[in-house]
This record gives sequence, structure tokens and C-alpha cells, in this order.
Amino acid sequence: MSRKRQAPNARPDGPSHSPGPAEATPVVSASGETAAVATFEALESTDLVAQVTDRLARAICEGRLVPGQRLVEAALARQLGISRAPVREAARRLEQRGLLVAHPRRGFFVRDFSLEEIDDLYGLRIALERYAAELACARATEDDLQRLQAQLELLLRLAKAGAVADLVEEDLRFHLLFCEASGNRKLFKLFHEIAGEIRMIIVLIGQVYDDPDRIAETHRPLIEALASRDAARLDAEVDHHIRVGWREVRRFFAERGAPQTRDPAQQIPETAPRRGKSESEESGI
Amino acid sequence: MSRKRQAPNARPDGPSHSPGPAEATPVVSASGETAAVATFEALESTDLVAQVTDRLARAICEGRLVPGQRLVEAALARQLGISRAPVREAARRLEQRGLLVAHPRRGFFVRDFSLEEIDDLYGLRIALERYAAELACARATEDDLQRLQAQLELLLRLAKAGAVADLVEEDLRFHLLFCEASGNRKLFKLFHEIAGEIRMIIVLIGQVYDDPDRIAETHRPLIEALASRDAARLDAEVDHHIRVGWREVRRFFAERGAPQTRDPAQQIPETAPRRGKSESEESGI
DNA sequence: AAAGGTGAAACTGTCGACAGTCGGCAATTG
DNA sequence: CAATTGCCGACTGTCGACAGTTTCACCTTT
Repeated sequence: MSRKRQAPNARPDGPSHSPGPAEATPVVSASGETAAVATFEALESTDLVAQVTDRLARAICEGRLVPGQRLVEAALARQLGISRAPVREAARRLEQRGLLVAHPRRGFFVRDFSLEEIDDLYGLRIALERYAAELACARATEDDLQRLQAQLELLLRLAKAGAVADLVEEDLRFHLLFCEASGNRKLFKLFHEIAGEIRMIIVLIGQVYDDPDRIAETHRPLIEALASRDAARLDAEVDHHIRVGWREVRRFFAERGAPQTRDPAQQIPETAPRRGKSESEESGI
Repeated sequence: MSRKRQAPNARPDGPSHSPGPAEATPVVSASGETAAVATFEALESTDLVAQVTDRLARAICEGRLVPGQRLVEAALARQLGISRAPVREAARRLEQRGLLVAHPRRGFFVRDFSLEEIDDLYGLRIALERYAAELACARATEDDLQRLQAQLELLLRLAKAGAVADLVEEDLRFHLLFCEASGNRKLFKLFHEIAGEIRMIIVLIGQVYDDPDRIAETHRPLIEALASRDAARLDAEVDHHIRVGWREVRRFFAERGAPQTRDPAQQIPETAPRRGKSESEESGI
């Protein structure tokens, strides 16, 4: 045996050394010390990977795991009462979704967004949704319209009820329905992925929806334009709708103070042409 | 106990790539400064997963692994002389790239495309590249144009030489350069992923490029349009260029006979309803 | 002979272990 | 006192093993 039992305290990572001015982040310091920022209960049942993925995603989106934070496979596995394999797998999936970033030999870190990345993402989103709109205009069924209408009503209800968190979720689902109506499955899948990052961004910057009713209401023109089957009109509406959100996000993001800059190692496809690489470490500490 | 690193066997070819064992790195001489900016390139990361990923991808694109074929983790691991973990990981990456499909509890299968999926993919590709064109029109640097020009010339050379296989590869790289010129990294990354599937489709249906010269030449208008900074013109050119390829692919695909229909379980984001399905086939590399 | 049942083989999901590597800290040196 | 080197701990990459599940073939039954 003689197996080193590891430090018993559930705080594997040093309090500092993480990415830069993390300390400045609006951490809900209600919990003194570093402490276990997010504790997970053990789980069982099948589909371990899916469960872990889901749980981690939720933890990230609920802010229990803050950007830049390091995730330690072994620690997570221990907390969840499982082995590292499923944790690892789940982390990979979240990396694909853009919620985590993998540093070779260093592990996974909670994704952080630069303003530039947010712009990239929203620009892409517009391109995708406009394409979805174009297709939907031609192929959407009466059923699709019905679903969108129902979703709109749900948004309105949530806005009235002040359930902002749910509103974010259902807002995204509305757009997902839109993509689904396009009939292009690949597009739907892609948007699904992007939605994960958008959700995270929105949650990160806090409550964008200072006027829930108005936000919910802005979805109505989209349905009406789609119903009219006027491609040009719908295109314009979609473009406008998303740009409004984009502007809001930008504004809030600027207020909240820009976190670290872009992570040089992340997001670059492995087969991409490689030029001088600089392991420019975070400028923290 | 016994640690058997590289299995000596490894029948399957595999001069991976390493261009020669001897590195003639120029000894840094006049480095008086403390900087010590010795020009030593980071040596090739001995990343097993990356190697396996690469090898499998190549096998698929070279047709040594046919669509629908089942991949058995253990068998692959044995052939490669490694354990299942890296193989598994590599398979996951290829799944993300759309080259493999994972059936829960059944393993991985080489992706197969239905005509509908091809249409989805090309439609999406047009949407993405048009967006890239729009951005590039405004942000492309002189350097970007230079690179594209050089790539075009490479295409022409390959066409003349009849190196069709390389032509496919470099054709895709041309479009990748285009996306890169857009300055939107996320877009670039996304297109990079899609490029994998497009490559596979092209390879699958055989030689689309029955007239290599013409194909290569069709890229010139794109550069010219970009150079003119006429967004509308470039948009039209991009749209046309891709649609031509799309049509070709469709034609060839129809001839080659449609394989199985769409696999219902594949490609659907986890939150979507899923059903079962069965496949078959088996073999080794 | 076809349909259904049963058992074995095969494969994936999961686990615990090990070793190399990376980052940080401390001792050392100029 | 600052910079450099060496050491130590921690964590990831990788491995072999085990158990549950699925598949496939053969045998039994109608």
C-alpha cells in the first residue's frame, strides 16, 4: 500500500497563483476563505459522464465555479465518489462546449471571456441565426410557429413573475426552436453548442435583463416576421434582435471590468499553422 | 512492473511524420543579452492522443476505414501498442470533428453521410463563409491577401501536376485562410471543424475534381473580389463558388449510390430526444 | 422449419495505480 | 539582495483489470 492518502483538506489548489487579478472578481465572498467553492454530492446511477457534465455545467453557469478557476480531476472525482475517467470525459465535453479550457499537462480551467471573444461569438451567432431565419422562412411548419408562440408566452409569463434565471434559459430555448424550425440539423447542433457559451456569458455579467418584460416582448416581432414569410423582414428583425442583446452584453461586460485577456493557448485548433508560440503565462501574481 | 512503452511491433506503416531524427538546430551564438532568446523550437509534444487522432483521421480520409465500419477500442489499442485510454480519447475528438459517431454502449463507427446531411453541411458552410467574407472584406490585411494569392498559386501548381489528393487538402486550406482573414477566431475554429467533414465527403465520393485546373482557377475571383473590397461582389462570388462545389458533390453522391440513411442517434445534442438504432460491420484497420 | 429462449463471447464503462512532468519553494551563489 | 539551481509535492497521462451489458450463435420448442 503505502499509498499517499493525499492532503485531507478539500482545498487542493493554492489560494493564489491562479490567473491574474482573480481576486478582483466580484466573488460572492460570503463564503470565507477559499474553501470548497463548489461541493458536489456523490452520485450514482448510470450515464455517469452525462451527470457529471450536467452538474459541472450547472455549477459554472450558476457561478459556483468562477472563470479562471482550476478544476482538479482527482478532487472532483473524490467529491463525486467516482473515478477520474468519467470526470475527465465530462471535462472534455465541456471543453467542446466552450465552458472549460484545457491546458496540456495542467488540467482544466473554467473558461473566461475577453471582449473580443464575446464579439466573435455574437457575430457568429448573428450569422447562424440569420441563416436559420432564411431557412425557417421557407420551411417552417405551422407546428413550428405554434411552438414559438408558446415559447413566447412562456417568456412573458416568466418576465412577469420576475424569474430572471429561467428567463435566460427559456430565451435561449426560443432561439433554439428557431434553429430547429430551419430544418438544418447541423445548424441546430452548432447553435446548441454556442448557446452554452452565450448562457455562460450572460450569467457571468450578471443580470442583463433589467427589464424582463421588454426583453420578452422583443421576441414577438420575430414570430410575426416568420409568420409573414417575408425573408427580408425576418432577416432584419433577427439581426436587430441579436444586436440589441449584443450591445447590452457589451455594456455590462465593460462595466463589470474586463477579466484577463484572451488565453493564447485556448481555442486554437491543433492542426492550425503554428508560428512562434509564446507560453506567455498569465500576468498575475 | 513491466512498463512497455513503445511496442516494437506496430505493423501498420506509420512513419508518423517526424522529418528526420537529426535536428540541425543552429547553435545560438551571439546572444549576449540576458534574454537568451535561443531559437529552439518546442519539440514535438509526444502526445499519444494527438498521434492516434491523426492516424485515425488519415485512415478514414484515405478510405482505409469505410463508413459504417465499427471501431473496437481494444483492437485498435492492441494494434497501436498502447492502452485503450488514448484511443478512447482520440475517438472522442474525432466524434467532435464529425468523422466518427458514438453509439452508447456500442462503440464508435465511422461516420456515414446522407444526402440530407451533405446539404445541411454545405448550407451551413455557405452561411459561415459568407460571413467570413463580409468580415474579411473589412478587415483583411495586405498580408492576408498575399497569403491567399500564394495559396492560389499552390492550387494551380497542384492542378497542373495532377496531384488531386493534395489539391483537395490545399483547397480546403484556401478557405481556411479566408476564414482566418476574417479575424473572427471562433469562426475560424468552427470552420476548421466543418472542414474535416467536408474533406471526408469529398474523399468518400471519389474524385470530384475531374478538371483540376478549372477548380483551382475558380478561386481567383474570390481573391479579386476581396481585393476590390466590394462586399456585395465578394458575397456573391463566395456563394457561387461554394454552390458549384455543392452541386458537384451532390451529383457524384447521387451516382455513387446513397449509403444508409441518416443515423437517428448521431449528431443530436444530448438534450434532444434519442432513440436506438443498430448497425453492423466490423474489421480491423 | 420458424420462432423463441439461452449461454457464451465480446466490448464498453469504470476503477485504482503508477510514473513522468510541471510549478512552486527553498537553499545557494554571486 | 536578486537571480539561479535543485528539490519536493501535486497532478495529468497512461495503463491493466473488472463488471455489466449487448450481441450473436446455437439449441429448444411448437
